This record gives sequence, structure tokens and C-alpha cells, in this order.
Amino acid sequence: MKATIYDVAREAGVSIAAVSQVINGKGKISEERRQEILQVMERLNYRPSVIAAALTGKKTYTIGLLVPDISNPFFSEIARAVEDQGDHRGYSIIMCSTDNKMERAERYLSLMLQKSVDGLIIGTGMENKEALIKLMKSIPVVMVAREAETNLAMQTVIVDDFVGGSLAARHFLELKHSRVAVLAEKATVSSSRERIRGFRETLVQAGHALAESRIKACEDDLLKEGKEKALELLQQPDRPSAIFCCNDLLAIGTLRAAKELGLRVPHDVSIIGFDNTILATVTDPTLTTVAQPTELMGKMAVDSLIQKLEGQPPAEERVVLRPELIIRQSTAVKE
Amino acid sequence: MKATIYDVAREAGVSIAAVSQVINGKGKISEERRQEILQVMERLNYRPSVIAAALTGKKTYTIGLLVPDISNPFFSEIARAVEDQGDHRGYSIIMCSTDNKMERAERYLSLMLQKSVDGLIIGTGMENKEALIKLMKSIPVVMVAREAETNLAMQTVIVDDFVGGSLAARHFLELKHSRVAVLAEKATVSSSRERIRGFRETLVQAGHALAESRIKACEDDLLKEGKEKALELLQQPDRPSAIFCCNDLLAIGTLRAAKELGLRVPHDVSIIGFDNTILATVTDPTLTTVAQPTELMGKMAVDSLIQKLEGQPPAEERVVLRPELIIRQSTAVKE
DNA sequence: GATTGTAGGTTAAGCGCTTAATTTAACTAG
DNA sequence: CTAGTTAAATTAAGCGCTTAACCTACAATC
Repeated sequence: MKATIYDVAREAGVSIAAVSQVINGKGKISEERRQEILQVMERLNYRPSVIAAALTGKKTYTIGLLVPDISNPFFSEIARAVEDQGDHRGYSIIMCSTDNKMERAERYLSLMLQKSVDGLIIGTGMENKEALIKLMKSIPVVMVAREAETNLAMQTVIVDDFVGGSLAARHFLELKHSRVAVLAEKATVSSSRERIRGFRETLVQAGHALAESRIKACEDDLLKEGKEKALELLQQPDRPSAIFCCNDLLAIGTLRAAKELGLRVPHDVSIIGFDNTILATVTDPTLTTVAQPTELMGKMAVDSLIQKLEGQPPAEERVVLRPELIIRQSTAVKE
Repeated sequence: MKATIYDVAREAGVSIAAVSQVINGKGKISEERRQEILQVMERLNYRPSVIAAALTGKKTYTIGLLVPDISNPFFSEIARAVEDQGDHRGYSIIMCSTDNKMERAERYLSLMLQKSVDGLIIGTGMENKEALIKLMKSIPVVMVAREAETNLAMQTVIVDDFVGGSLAARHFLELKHSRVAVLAEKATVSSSRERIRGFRETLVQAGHALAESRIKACEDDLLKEGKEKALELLQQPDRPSAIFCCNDLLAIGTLRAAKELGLRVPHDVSIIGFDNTILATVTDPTLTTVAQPTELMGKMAVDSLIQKLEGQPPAEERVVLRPELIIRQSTAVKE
């Protein structure tokens, strides 16, 4: 059986309060007693129960991380960064993959509350404003890589998706592509929306247009659906010479579609991805992509959350990081 | 403030015991009372605290998942499968990346105990037998994708790594490669060891040998180190015509090394990976690799663990799944 | 009509810990 | 020598829940 505070107290011949005090380094205890108690704790291999401590008002030192899919490399990289920084600051991470499904997200949220996590890092869409507002009343929340769909003041660590889309467009324009298309996630994904907006606006400013028919969105299995939608795009009359994909997974789907149609990348069609995950570095051809500073984002999200739940004033409401275009082999001057 | 069982009891004009009974569907309560109480719970948006329930001997419905690195696609795929099945059965997952460091693993384990997780799924090496034995006395443990380094009877869900290595060797032999090399993880990783064993044995049976100098191991950053070690292998006198890599990440490192040396894959050197992660499908050339049934493994590990911690007799001590060779473009007949 | 059952509750202890309030002992000052 | 301080430790209440044991009507049995 695991030793409890009572066991330690009995062995050391003191009250449990004394033991509690040395655990927490509070209260008044003579150095002598303290050492005795520490020894007993050591001997019994005693570890205070986080559960019991939490019940008396202390924290659980656990935070919930909501992402669309932990097996998507972008999010697993975020998750790793979050875990590391969390660990560094003494917190564990419960992971929740929502598949961008509101139903799943809400179920997980309610569960996290029941489990008394100290705070939440949300990297998935929160379409339900009501729910979010209510949530924030009961627990500190930080958004990461996704915008909250509300005008509420929220801690947010995000990349400037608009600029990201704009970078992609500018690159295409420099390469003389004006007949372009976009492959995105479904419209409820805020980051996709912003990327498209930035992409389109830059295009428009250069005197070009982006017809709705040139934008396709994917619901679920990004790889599979991405390929399907890319096929559709690439088989449109007046085939686009360049496609901007709102993440690397979609870009890979597009790569596959191109291959299936016998189109060479970048010769026949240029492709830009987003996220700069490990995937972008290994594809054939390697992927030109808009990089997000994943590690930094994860770290900042954690710091921001912990700062909040330790009651310090929030340093910065919104941290907007700069995306960066990484040029590799999947883009070239239009023939 | 969050409503407690007391609030519900007061509002409903009953004792907290009555409320507890309807929460747990136990005891004797008239259908009438039950409905009344349910309504009050609904109205107050009451959710029982898992923490408090856990303190009275119930479970936390949380399990710890230890893997070397959640951002390694193989493990993030495992993690996703574990999460899904866990969620399905009512459990949440705390994730722990150990980087194959004993120190990290042990720190995490002790933490998981303090947090009273119900069980542990371990997908990382456990070199410290003592610690493992002690651990198993206090909490149910299931190994996944890694062998426990002990002769203890342990629930284990694993792929037959020996056969996996053997499949790779056989494939090389069929392609007339006999001057082969191996790129592995460090020797403490049981799966790497078994894969090498299977690989070598098959080679030996065919009358060939595998010199120690032809085996290189990586410690940490598999991608970076993998490339370095692969460079070494590929620059040895009498350069190997084929390299077996103990996972896809290492194979990618090797791919990069080959490219850097101006060697064509598979023309100049054939490469086999292991895991069949998403990476293997996107590389250039796509990777011949030994596939593990990740999804199934994750699912079975969870089921096995839950069965154990719900007190049912273990169905099967050791589940050994069959690996499968997926032939893609990175291997070809020796020139 | 006394006995036995039983459905439908309630009481109260306890899970392992924290913490405010209190007690005790030792010491200082006047 | 006594009142007043202070340091060191204890007492006890409480966190939100579970559960065994107990109580109370009321109906059924002979």
C-alpha cells in the first residue's frame, strides 16, 4: 500500500499537520523536526497524493490540451512543446483530439472540468461562443494556433495567418502564377479562413481574382479528402497553375493528386503548404511551405496559461507571431 | 462556483447520499425521487468531481501513456489510437515523452503515481527492472511496442520485431544485396535489438554476415544523428548496397545522407525503414518499410489495461502481432 | 395483532490532505 | 515572580464524495 501522511506522522511521532508543513515548506517547524520528518518520508517512500491535496483547494497541476488531431504532425509538434514546457513548470498534460468536431470538443471540455484540470490550452476551433464564455468563467483558457470565435478578451498565441496567406500569394505572384487555387480545411477553422483572406487580398491588390470555385474545403481525413479535392481542382477547365494548401497534409494530398494525373510538380503545377512540419522536408519534391514557430508557440501558450492560473497579471493578451515562407522545391516560375 | 453534491441535495430536499446514489445508479431510490434529483442536477449544471470521487476509492479514469517522443509520427499515431479507445471506454490520457531517458521516465512514473492514474501504458524502454517490479505492485501496467526488460509476466502488445528484421533481410537477399548495414536506435531500445537480431540471423542463415562495424546506433535526435551515422556507413570502404533502418525517421536520415553523397536510391543504395508511418508514404522515393499495425496495437493495449484494472482476468499475457513488409520505391535489385 | 420483509431513505464515518485557530512550552522583560 | 512574547507543534474542521450500517413506514403473512 502507498504510504499516507498518517503513516509518516505516526512513524515520526508527530501530528499530520507537522508533516503537511514540511511538505509545503510553510508554517513553523524546527529544522530538527523537519529533518526527522524528511527522513521518515524518505524511508517510507512517501509521495503526497495530488488528488487529496487538490480536494483541499490546491491545484491538480494538470492542464488539458485540445487539438484537432494529435497524430497530425503539426499538432504533435505543438503537443511536444507544450508537454516539455509544462513538465518544466511542473504540470502534466491531458491530451484531447477533437477531430474539429464540436460535439467531441464539448464532451472533452466538460470532462476536463470534472477532472479539475487547472487550465486549458485550446488549439482547436471553438465555434460555440456561449460555451466558451461559460468555460472561461470557470477556468483559465489560452488559445493556441487558433483564434477564438468571439470578441472576448482571451489569451491567444497565434501566427499571423493573414500574413501567412499573403506570403503564399506573393510568392506565387513573383513566380508569375495568377491562375491559382486554394485547398483549405472546412470554413469553421479560423486559421484556414484567415489564410485564405490574406491570400486573396494580396491577389486582388495585384489585380487578380480568386473565384469561389477555385477554393475547396475538406472536412475530415485531410490526406484522403485533400487528394480528392485537389483532383477536382486540377481537372477544372483552365487548370490552375498553382495551389495554396492551408496545411502540409493537404499539400501532400495535392502532391498525390498531381502525380495521379501525371502532372509534374513544380513544372506543371506549383504547390505551397502551411506549417512546415517534418512532412514538408521529406516529400518529393520537398514542399515550399509557410512555417509556424511551433515550438515557441507551445512554450508561450504554456507560460501564458501558467502565468494566468498563478494569478499574475497576463503579460500580453494576444501574441501574434510572424510566419515565414520556406522555399523548397514544390514551387517554380510558371512556364 | 461549481455546484457540489451538497447544493444538489439541498435544492432537492434530500440527503447527499440520495444524490450519490442516483449518480452511481446504485442503492435504492424511487423512480420519482430519482427524476427530481436528476432535474436539479440538470438545473444546477452539476457534474460530480472526479477528484473527490477518486479520494473515496473510486478510479480517476485517467491513464498515463509513456512514449519516447510524442512528436515522432509512430508514437503520435499510437497515441491517437490509445486516446480514441481510452475515450471510448471512458478514460483520459496523460502523455509523457521520455526521450528514452531513464531519468525522465522515472520522474514521470513517480508523478503518475502521485496523480493516482488508474493504469499505465508504457511504450518506452524500462531498463530499470527494480523500478518496474515495484511499479507493477502499485499499479496495472501494459507494455506497448516495447518489451519489458524483465522476465516478469507482463501484459504486452507488441509486433514481432524479430520477424520484422527478418522480413527486411529476406527482402534484401531476394534483391541480391548481401553487403548490407543497419542503422538502429541505441542498444537499450529493445525493439531495435530484436529487429537487428532477426535481420542478422536471416542473413547468417543465407550464408552472409553482419559485422559490428556495419551497425550504427543513434542516441537522441534520430533525424539528425541518423543522417550523420548513415553518412559514416555510406562512406565506409566497400560501401553497403543496402541499409536497414530500425525506424522511418532513421530511414529519412539515410535518404538525406544518400542524397548528400550524390547516391541515388534505390539505384545506388536500397533502404528499408520500419513503422510505416505517414512519413514512409511521402518521401522521395517512397519508403519500403516494415509496417506495424499501430491502430490495433493502441487499441489492444488500452483494452488489455482496462480489463486488468477492472479486475477481470487478463485475456492474454502477450499479444504478438505480425509485422508486414510494405514494398515501395526505396528498394531495388542490386545493380 | 404480532412478526417479518422490504422499499426508500438517512446517518455518519472516512478517503488523504490543508490550514486557521489553539495550545504548550520556553524565554524575556520589568 | 509574573505578565507578555514568541516559537513550535497540535487540534479540528472541512474539501466533495462513497458506502456500510441504520432507521422508518408500510405491506404481507399466519
